[in-house]
Amino acid sequence: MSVRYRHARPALTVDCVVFGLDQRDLKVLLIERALEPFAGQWALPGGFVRIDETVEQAARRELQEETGLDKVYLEQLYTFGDLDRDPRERVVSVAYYALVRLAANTAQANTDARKAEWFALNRMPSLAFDHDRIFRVAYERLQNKVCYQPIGFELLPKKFTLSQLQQLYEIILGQELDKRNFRKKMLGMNVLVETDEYEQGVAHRAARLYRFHKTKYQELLKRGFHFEV
Amino acid sequence: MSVRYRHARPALTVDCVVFGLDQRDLKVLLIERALEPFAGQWALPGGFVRIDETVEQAARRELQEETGLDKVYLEQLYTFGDLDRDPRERVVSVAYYALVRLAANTAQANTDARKAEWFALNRMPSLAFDHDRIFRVAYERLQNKVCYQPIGFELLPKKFTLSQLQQLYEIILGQELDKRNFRKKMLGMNVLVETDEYEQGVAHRAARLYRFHKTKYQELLKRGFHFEV
DNA sequence: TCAAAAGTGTTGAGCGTACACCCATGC
DNA sequence: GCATGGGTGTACGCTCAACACTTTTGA
Repeated sequence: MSVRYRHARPALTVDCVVFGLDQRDLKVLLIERALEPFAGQWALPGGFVRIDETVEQAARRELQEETGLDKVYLEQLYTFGDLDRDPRERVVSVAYYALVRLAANTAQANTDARKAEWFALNRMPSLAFDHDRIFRVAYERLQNKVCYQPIGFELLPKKFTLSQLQQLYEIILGQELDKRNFRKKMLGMNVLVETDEYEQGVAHRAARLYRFHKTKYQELLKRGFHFEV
Repeated sequence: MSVRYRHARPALTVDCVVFGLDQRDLKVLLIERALEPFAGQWALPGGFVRIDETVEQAARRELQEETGLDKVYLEQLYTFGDLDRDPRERVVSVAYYALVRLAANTAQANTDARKAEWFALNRMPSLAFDHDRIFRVAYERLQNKVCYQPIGFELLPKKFTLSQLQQLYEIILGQELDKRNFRKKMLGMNVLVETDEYEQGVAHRAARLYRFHKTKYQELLKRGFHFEV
């Protein structure tokens, strides 16, 4: 199968772990494989890196093609380079993880011919190739990173309540947080701005909506500030 | 130049940023390139990933071949996948960084035909390809990681004084630390064990030597402990 | 009027920080 | 005996964690 060019070359692919937040579940987007190997099994979206695109472009293109997702938060995770990852031939894969606003994107997830579906983390099937391992590394990274970088906002609507934000952290970290301390800390960092709007259609007092103030955050960064939950 | 296999494939290489600590300088190991492109310029050690070795094995093999270094601390850094990294053809490179005990390894660094040399960080030449960028990412990672993982010990002899350890942090982080607070914190984490030995041949009171207790650290980890400087 | 979540302050404990002097040794 | 770094303790301020009740709204 493999090709010679002085030495034979490993193939290079990308794989994406796409996280979305759905009410009270953190979910991952999986693709059902049509072809062997692992036909009929679920796998991470991904594919070969072409010679005329950067690795990140490849990840974005595959996401677009396989899931319809576009303009998502995307970050390189790790490169998986073991020998037996793919039974067909030697394949090295650069893994990325993506964070998407689920509500805004759900509709598009099935546009492609291939079947794409969101799975809550505790209801995931076992995955093809070494994708279980890739997923675990991604989830671990998300749990760590969300604590010291303001990436959680990528999973929420642009305007959100403090309770939504708190639930996000509770879901990702898998532990409850104290409401007053959480608000104090978040508001104290001065990276949220309150809007004049309130949530709609709830059967109780409506909560104020906030936005994440990205430019303010970037300014603070330069002055040595660092985000922390 | 490039090969076809349905689509042409990017070539895959590894590059290593090797750090060593020399008295009061943090240094990096560079290779002088013999061939075009960038002949005569300095570059990070590295080379092509073969089809019958993992990516990490490739990094270790290249280190061994080009610098004589063996059994070093090695960790994957990031994968660089831009289009124009190499003027010859499309090359994607998985970068690693390594930490070595300089005193123990210096002698071997020149065994290979190629010229290898240690450079203090503030006396580094500009590097071939995008290696300047790779180096910067590696140094940033080292500065961050040394604060929350006990990897600094990889740069010191097995037995070291607390002052050596403190100097290591001061050099890597580029800031002075308070001696009493540093000792209190280090000893308080219970990952160092004191030996019965003292440093030799100094023209003042000899300092006690300590060792890093790896298994103790790993036990503490399981109980939710986390290292921090 | 009831249910459900929003919103709000204080206190105590532990931790990090700042800081200065005596000790041991080799020359 | 002097120069050099080794080694040690305390006090203060700040941050973090624990904790409960009133308010608003819709049904």
